[in-house]
Amino acid sequence: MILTVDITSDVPIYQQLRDRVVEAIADGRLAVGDSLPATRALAADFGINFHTVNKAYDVLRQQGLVRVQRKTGATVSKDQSTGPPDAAFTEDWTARARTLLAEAVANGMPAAEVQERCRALLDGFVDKGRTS
Amino acid sequence: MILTVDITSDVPIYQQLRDRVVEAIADGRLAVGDSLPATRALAADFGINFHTVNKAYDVLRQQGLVRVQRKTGATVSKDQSTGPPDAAFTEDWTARARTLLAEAVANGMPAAEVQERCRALLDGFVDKGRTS
Amino acid sequence: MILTVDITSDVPIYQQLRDRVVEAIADGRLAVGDSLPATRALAADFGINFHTVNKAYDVLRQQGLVRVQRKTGATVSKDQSTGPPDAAFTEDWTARARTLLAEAVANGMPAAEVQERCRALLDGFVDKGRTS
Amino acid sequence: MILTVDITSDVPIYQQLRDRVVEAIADGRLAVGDSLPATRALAADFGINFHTVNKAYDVLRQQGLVRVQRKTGATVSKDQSTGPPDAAFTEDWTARARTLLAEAVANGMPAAEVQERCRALLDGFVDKGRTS
DNA sequence: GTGGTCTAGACCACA
DNA sequence: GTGGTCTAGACCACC
Repeated sequence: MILTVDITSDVPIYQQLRDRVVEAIADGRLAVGDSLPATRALAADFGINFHTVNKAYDVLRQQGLVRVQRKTGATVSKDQSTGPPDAAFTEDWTARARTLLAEAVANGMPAAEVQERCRALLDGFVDKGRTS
Repeated sequence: MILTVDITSDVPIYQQLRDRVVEAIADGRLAVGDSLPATRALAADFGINFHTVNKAYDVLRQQGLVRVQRKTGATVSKDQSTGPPDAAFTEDWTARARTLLAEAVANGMPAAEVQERCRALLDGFVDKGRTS
Repeated sequence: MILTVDITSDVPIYQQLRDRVVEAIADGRLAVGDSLPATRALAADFGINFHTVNKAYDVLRQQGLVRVQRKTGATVSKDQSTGPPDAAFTEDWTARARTLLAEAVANGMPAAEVQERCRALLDGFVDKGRTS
Repeated sequence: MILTVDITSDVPIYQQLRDRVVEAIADGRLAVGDSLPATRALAADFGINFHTVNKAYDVLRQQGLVRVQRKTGATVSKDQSTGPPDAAFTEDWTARARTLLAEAVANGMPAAEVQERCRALLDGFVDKGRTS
């Protein structure tokens, strides 16, 4: 499990960590039951405060993607095979997707190219870590 | 031009306004040269401060989507027909799209459904405000 | 005398008009005693309010570059051959030049190139409309 | 880092602050990575509102000269050694330089003196903060 | 009548 | 302790 954060980015560090874990789950690098790095170790690697890592893990826990236990640390509790998302998530996600896709179109990216890029990104997810 | 904002949302109000305008540009409700509501008038409609609207318009100006002049107010200065976006935008957008699509997959939405939802959203953009 | 204004610029129109006249004086297209276009005619040409032209001429008058009379309209009252500027002007101008030159240097333009560009611009002024 | 602002000037305070920072970068008093004063602290020093300082820093951020982060505050992100400016900047800068130089010439400053003053100002920039 | 600038003060987010 | 967001209200600049 290799994660990267850009300390100079405008995106909050805890958000970057959360995003990288979500991507790792999506492309199969992290499967259900897998352990995430220990908070203090990960914080030391990046030279950041371990509270920041804690916050990232807590966000993932609130979103139901990881389980945090005192002894085992953080483990992935859900992945794409667990079942379809609930209606609330789908609604919220669709609203954010609408904005993101609109941003591409409004900036002049042809709708066909937008769709193709989405397809390519999704291929990257389903291809990794799977046999089927 | 009808915009909506959710005062109770965690998303900053100025960001919501910016998002709504981007979507309106993408689906053709706002075309190049169209005027946005006056900052103070829009603020009064929503019961928010005019500085908040100001910031939303300023963000859109920085992103090259609207032009702000003292006399004219804010007008749309760019749309999907202006030409392809530059490399920096495309790179940044793709990174954000990767995270958003990963979030859907990680929460159990099948890749095919994700792609279908993207297609449906894009259809909504290209269909509106066109004669064809 | 041909002036141009960019109605879409962030620079106020009256300021643009003032700048164009100053440049015309510097490069010799306008000499002492020459008439500036009538305010209403110029306003009609550009499709702008004649008060805006008036303001531009008034700024030039305050700066001692033109004289405005009811009958003759606006005429150039001073040019580069009238004598050296006073200390107040020189001090103010130098402060503004410091900022402008610093902006180029801070953005990575080599000092030698900045100086060369200044020389080229000055050549453009002293070459036109002179025999010497 | 010493900055000065003139409350009585017609130039907006945030613009003055931005200009002083640009000059400090140009003459080497501020190097890449250096921190700018905290917005609220600087505001208190000058007896102005912190929003005004905020705006100055935001303008510098938009121009790519400083980076603003929650924890670190504002730091210089670019200086004259970063590489040449892009074409858009050069074009815009040259237009403003034309006006400024024309103003000196139109007010009777000999072109040779204008050039000499530019050279002297540029010397001030390249001399400071260097070991050579 | 439009946006621009500045002030004052509150509460929140990030690290 | 840093900046970010939002509110409220004043006065100014441009057209």
